[in-house]
Amino acid sequence: MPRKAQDVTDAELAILQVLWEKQKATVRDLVGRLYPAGTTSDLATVQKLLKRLESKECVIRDRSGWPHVFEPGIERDELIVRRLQNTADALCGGSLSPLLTNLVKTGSVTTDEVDRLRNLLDSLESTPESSE
Amino acid sequence: MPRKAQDVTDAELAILQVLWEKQKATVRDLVGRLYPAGTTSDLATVQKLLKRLESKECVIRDRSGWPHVFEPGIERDELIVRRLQNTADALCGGSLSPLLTNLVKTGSVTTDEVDRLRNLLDSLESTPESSE
DNA sequence: ACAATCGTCAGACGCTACGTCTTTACAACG
DNA sequence: CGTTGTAAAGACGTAGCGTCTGACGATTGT
Repeated sequence: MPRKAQDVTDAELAILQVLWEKQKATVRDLVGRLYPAGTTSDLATVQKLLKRLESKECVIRDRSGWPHVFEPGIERDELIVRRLQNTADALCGGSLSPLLTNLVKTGSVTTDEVDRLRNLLDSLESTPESSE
Repeated sequence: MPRKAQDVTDAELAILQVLWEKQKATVRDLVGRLYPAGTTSDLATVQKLLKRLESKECVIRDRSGWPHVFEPGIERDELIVRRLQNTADALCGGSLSPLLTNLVKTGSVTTDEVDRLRNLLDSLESTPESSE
């Protein structure tokens, strides 16, 4: 069994982080931000990463203008949830709640956050969500 | 920047799953469970995976007897937390609470679990955990 | 219109991870 | 002893990932 590709790699993620921040960017913007040297090959690297992200539907490429303009095709929250689901699938038989329990048990949640969480739980109860 | 190795790979995880279930196992046990064919090379594959897991301190190898006996060197919960921390580092600047919020927001938590969570939160507040 | 510049695109390269397989040495038991 | 099962070290093939090269097309300035 060959190793499975991870959804978004580190270098790709760096691109996404910038896109999430600026919403729209050209290749030039991205290179300037991520590869200050800005050599020719850096340009190509970013292009390649963008291409891969596009095929993963993680960026949207506007080809109407020139140069092309890129924006995120996935929100940070979406990616978070996707990764959580991955670890849940691998370690909890797909169920997410063990993650929750472990998160809280780590104790790395401030009392402030505990309060906010409690509110979240309350609102969850009052508005009966359709599952999924 | 070369890609970073993931902590525990899929094949390694399969080994760990068995160890978590049985607590102790020999190579023979593991092969019988994971590679029903049980060829010579399957044996070696498991040995290799165990070796890598050992160097990652994810299994403990008892060399005193013969054959060697293996047990998990990490608990499932530990691995869960480690992975959560990884995604938090990658996507939330290391803070875990955004994960929590997103988990709850997915709505994939039953009201039953919401209750249990609430209890967990309560006990957290009453017994001020020393962080760690 | 032409040259120079910059973005686009396709492909190749090098390195590493990972799962597998081969081989050799060694312990246990008859 | 010889046989059987394990230990240990190493080689191999595939694939992912980040990078780089080179050709082509669009754009701008003069």
